[in-house]
Parts: sequence; structure tokens; C-alpha cells
Amino acid sequence: MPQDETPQNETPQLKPAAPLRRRGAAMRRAVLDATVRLLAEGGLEAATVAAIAAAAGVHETSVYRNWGTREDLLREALADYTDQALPLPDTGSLREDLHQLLTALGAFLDTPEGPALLHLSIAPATAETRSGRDAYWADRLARAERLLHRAAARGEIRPDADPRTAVEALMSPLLARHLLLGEPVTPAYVTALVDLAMDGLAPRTAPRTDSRTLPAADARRYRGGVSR
Amino acid sequence: MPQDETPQNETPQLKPAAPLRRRGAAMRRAVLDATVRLLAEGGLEAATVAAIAAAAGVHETSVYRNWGTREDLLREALADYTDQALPLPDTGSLREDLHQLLTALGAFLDTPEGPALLHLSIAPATAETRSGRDAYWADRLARAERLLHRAAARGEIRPDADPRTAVEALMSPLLARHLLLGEPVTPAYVTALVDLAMDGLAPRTAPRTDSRTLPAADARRYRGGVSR
DNA sequence: TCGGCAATGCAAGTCGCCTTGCGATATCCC
DNA sequence: GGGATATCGCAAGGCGACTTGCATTGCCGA
Repeated sequence: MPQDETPQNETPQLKPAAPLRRRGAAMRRAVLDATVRLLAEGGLEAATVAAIAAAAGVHETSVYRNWGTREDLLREALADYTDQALPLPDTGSLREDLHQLLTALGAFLDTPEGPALLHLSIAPATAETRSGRDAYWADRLARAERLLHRAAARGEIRPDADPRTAVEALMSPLLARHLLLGEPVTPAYVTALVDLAMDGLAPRTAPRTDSRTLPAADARRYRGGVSR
Repeated sequence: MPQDETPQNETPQLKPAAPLRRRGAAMRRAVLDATVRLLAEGGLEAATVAAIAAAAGVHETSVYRNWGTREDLLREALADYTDQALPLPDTGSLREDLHQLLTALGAFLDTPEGPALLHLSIAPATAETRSGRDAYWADRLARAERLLHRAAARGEIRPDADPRTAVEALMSPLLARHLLLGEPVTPAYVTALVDLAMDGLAPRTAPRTDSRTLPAADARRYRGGVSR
């Protein structure tokens, strides 16, 4: 125990009856807020545990005891922060809805929080953290799926189309573009994606030649292994 | 050529006259090989720089001097290793080609090397490492694009479709599934994806109701800014 | 063949993530 | 108000990534 040494730092006059040692929910909030702030200001690498703890006026140990790992903390902070980041449009037109949704997603990816969230979602996940992560993204996709269901009710999409697949096919490329290619998500790209999803690759008013393309139902046969 | 590796550290008596201070290309090969081996055996976390260096019979410092970063090393090792992992099918049918390509990609994602490559490709990249990473993935996509171009020559796809967008829309979901959702890439999923890309969401032989869906050519117009 | 240069080995050290044991205190509950 | 108990602050330390200065040695060309 520190007998003398008077560990109180340089507070010459003020001895505020200040809250000092925050705990429980109050402490969690302070840490979560500090995390998002540091993240937004300096990106992923600025959000070290030491920096976060200091900014929140909390000791590093408390962070680890409450969240276990830095990644868990960042993940929770971001999930909490971005919970209402992507509102669901409802314009009455699927094409337009999708366009707006993807544009909003693209914009989010351009903020510091976007890539941070993706990086964390993707970091080698342990069994425990994985379930939380999967649930988070599954929820995001489920929300987007509602667009498709509304469109289906309006007869805007073919009845045999799978909404889940469509949602993944639409949102994944935006993430991949940002993460893998480092290319921006332009309005033109969003349009191309939506058009592709809506209209498909195959010629619509088929070229007079009979269907060289396999009938969809038949294409389902699965050719065994791909040679090496 | 590889003289038996002798991983036993306990060689109490032997002081081989050939300490083998490998350098240059020989050293790089040894390190690259050791990296892939450790990666395949113990996953990402087993491939520490210390472990790799030891397995390659090289000093840690050399690794850092040659690659700079652990991630750069892993990235190069994997890129080198997987260079011919995804052969381009050429069956004469786009639907079938895509099916095989995506199936092979899905299979790759189920090996330890697949996720490792993705994780590394996505890790916060510095300006230098980013260009290499982007180029790698751009090359992968360019290869796949060839499928689309062949199909275009055969008249299998509408002339106004963008091959690049299609490739991204097809491959990205597989990556996202693995990384974000933690869900497996099943043959059924591959089929659904390919079907979606080929046929689109919009009803084909339009429901008797007149074309509620915008004509493909006209749909390309871009509705101004998306609100908020 | 031999010297010189560059690449490697080695040691010591920094930094960020994370753990642990212990003392100090806020907060609930009686 | 006065414990009990869960929490928090603190210090020390381990581990892995990464750096740096210096001693060694492989190797290429003169």
C-alpha cells in the first residue's frame, strides 16, 4: 500500500468530490463512447486499449475485465454505434429501394467507422466472438431482405428468386470492393449492380437463336470436382 | 532437393560443418515454404514470425528485413501458393463455367489457407502493402472476367452487361459468406447465385401485367442523389 | 584466389495486447 | 449506518510484432 508519497496528482486547489471511480453501466458507457470517438478521429490504430482507457478515465484492466479483448470492445462499440446507420428505404420501387440502400452502405464504408467495423468483423474469430459477429451480420441481411419481400408482394420479382441470395449478391460486392480492391463505390457501380441483379446477364428478349443457355432448372446438375 | 528438414532442435552432439546460412532466393524459398506449412497445419495463429523463422532455419531478423511485416510475408506466401488454385473452366456454357469456378472458390475457402488469405488481404493495409493487395485481387477478377468475355462472344449474355460487375457480384458473396456470416458455401448456394446472375430478379416472361419493370436499356438512368 | 560488400546472425529493446494477484472502494442490502 | 461483495485501480510481467546496432559470413567479381 502506498503509505506516504501522496499519490494524488497535481490538483493544487480543487479537490472535487468528483465521481472518480465510475463503475458498472456508467463505466461501460464512458469506454464505449471514448472508443467510437478515438476510432472516428484516428482510425483503428489510434484506438489502442491504453488510449481508450485513458480517454474514458478508466484503468486498462477494467477494459479487459469487461470486454476480454480489444476486438470485442471495438466490435461492441461499433455495433452499438451503427445500429441505426442504414435505414431501410421504401419508395415503392425495388430498383430504387436497392439503389438507395446500396448508396447508403457505400457512404458508410467511406467513414472511418465502416472499414473498422468490417475489419473487426473479419478478424480471426474465436468460437465465442464468432456467434455474436455472425448474428450481427445475419441481422443486417435480414433487414435488407425485407425490401425483397415487399417487392415480391408487389410482383416485382420472379417468384422463384431467393431473397437472401439476392441480398448477399448485392451487398457483398460493396464490401469486397472496399476491402479487397480498395476501389470506391461509385453511383455508376451501384447502378450496374442493381441492374445486374434485376435483369440478369442472359439476354432478355432472347436472341432469335433458340436457347443456347441451359434451362435454369436443368443447369442445377452439379459437375463433380473441378480438375485441380 | 529439400534435405529432410530435420526439425529436431535437440542435436546435442552434432555440430554440422554446414550451418547453412542460406541467403537470397534460397532463404526466401525456405521461409515461404515454412510459412505455408505452418499456416496449413496450425492456422493463422500458429504462423508467428518466430515459429516461421525457426522452421525455416533462419533468424527472425532476416524475415523482417526481407518482408518488413509478418502480414506481408503471409500474404506473399499465400499468393505464391494459391497462384494456380483456381483454374479457369471452359465448358462452352457460361452457366456451367461459373458454377465450376465458384465451386472451386468455395472449396478453397474451406481449406485453412483460404480464410488466412482473406484475413490478410483485409487487414489494415498501409499504402505500400495496399497496392500489392489490390493488384492481386484485381488480377483474380480479371481472370474470371475472361469467362464472361468468352460467353459474350458466344452471345450468351446481353451486350450491355458489365463483365466486371458480374464477376464481383458472383465472387464477393462467397467471401462475405465465409467471413461475415460464417456460413458454408453449398452447391445449392452456388447454383442460386449463378441463376440470379444469369436470370436476374425481375420476372422474365413478364407477368401478364404490362411491364411494370423498367425496360433494361432505360433503367440505366441514374436517379439523382439519394436523400440523406 | 581473395578481398569486399551485402546479406545474415545475434542481442537488446520498444510497444501494444493481455493476464494476474492484491489492495482499495463503490454500492447493494440488512 | 455498517458490513459483504462485486468492481475497480495498480503494479508487475509474459508474449508477439518489430527495430536497431554490431559482429559474421556467404558470395561475386576483380
